[in-house]
Amino acid sequence: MNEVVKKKSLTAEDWQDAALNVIAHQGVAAVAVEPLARELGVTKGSFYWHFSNRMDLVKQSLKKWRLGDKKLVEETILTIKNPKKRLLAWFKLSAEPIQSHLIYSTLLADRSHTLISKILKEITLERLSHLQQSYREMGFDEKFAKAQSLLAYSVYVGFLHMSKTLYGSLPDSKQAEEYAQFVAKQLLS
Amino acid sequence: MNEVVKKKSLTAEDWQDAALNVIAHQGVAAVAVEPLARELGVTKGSFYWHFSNRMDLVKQSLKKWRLGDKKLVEETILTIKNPKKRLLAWFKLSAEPIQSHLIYSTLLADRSHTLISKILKEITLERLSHLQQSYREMGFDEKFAKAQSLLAYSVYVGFLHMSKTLYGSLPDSKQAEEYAQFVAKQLLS
DNA sequence: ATAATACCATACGCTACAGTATGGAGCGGT
DNA sequence: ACCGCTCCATACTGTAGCGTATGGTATTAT
Repeated sequence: MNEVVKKKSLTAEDWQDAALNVIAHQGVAAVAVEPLARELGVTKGSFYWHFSNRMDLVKQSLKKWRLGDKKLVEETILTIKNPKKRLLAWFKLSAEPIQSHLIYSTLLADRSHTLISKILKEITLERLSHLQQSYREMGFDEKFAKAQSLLAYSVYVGFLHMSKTLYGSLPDSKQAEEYAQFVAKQLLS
Repeated sequence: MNEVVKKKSLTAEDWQDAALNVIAHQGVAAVAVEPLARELGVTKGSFYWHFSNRMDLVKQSLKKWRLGDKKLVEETILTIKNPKKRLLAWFKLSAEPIQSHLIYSTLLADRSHTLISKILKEITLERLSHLQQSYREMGFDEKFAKAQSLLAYSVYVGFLHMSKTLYGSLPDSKQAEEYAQFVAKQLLS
């Protein structure tokens, strides 16, 4: 139905994609082997061939998510030379309704495993770092760039949660565009 | 040990407090009857005398949390006449390391039950409303006040999550004070 | 003192899921 | 045509938690 080509066998990535979808909408705790198997139309006999256990799936799924997100940012944001334009592009991307953001915001409230805390800390510091770098390139001093990037990133994180809470989903493209413009005006000048 | 006066029997509030503590640190999904009973030094025979089921506990716990938070804001924030000072006080309170904030930020990523979504939506809109009101009283027009309050509230929510992620807990009083000052400078002038 | 009520322990059945063990279908290589 | 590998189904065991049923103890009321 959903697939154009009906596959005969599943790959590890199929399981990871299904897991990431669950994480995005219900959190890591909701990633369960048997329900996922049912959803994919197989039994857990398949699962334990591809993965050693439940946490292994979570681990590899998050790895895939992280790589995909990194690639996206590197290609669409970090390639922009002008720091102000780069920040603006980041604000716009931040308000875009993509799964990656949902996963991130869900993980931010998850305290179920130290692995997750570790990954989150790394990612967050990475992102703060490149925001700070952009502010510095704009000519602001170290201290201001640090505080301002923390502020900007807080807006990003906060908005993700607000969107889910107030609308049940991320805003559509038009709303996102408008909000990004306002945020940029307040935090970029 | 922890109690000065060793109580002979538990009250419903004892269960609610224990539940709120779990919600703050591990989320609603982690609220389980038997583990809580063990923690409180009783069996679930006690629990099912005080509550009809697990969700009943969650429901009443969140009700208690909500009332307590409302009372706190009404007494320490809404009593301030000057809108600018009122907003500043709110910023400071927002960065304070209290359990109420932890609970709120945890719930924001919880999609386990429609009850929670409903409560969150109400609370968030309430808070946005009084922020917007303060900005209006400062002289800003309707549209700006709305966008700015959304921005400010996003910072609040985002900062909560960032704190947990980067430090494992909310910042101490000194850091909170500094950050609140910076935020106020950026969002209050 | 006795009866009622509040509070809790114990023991039970039930379900969902984790993980293992094993067998089997289908396919490519030779 | 047979072998071996990939992928999955089936059938277990084990555990954790939900909710119920019922009996027991301690406190309070009368």
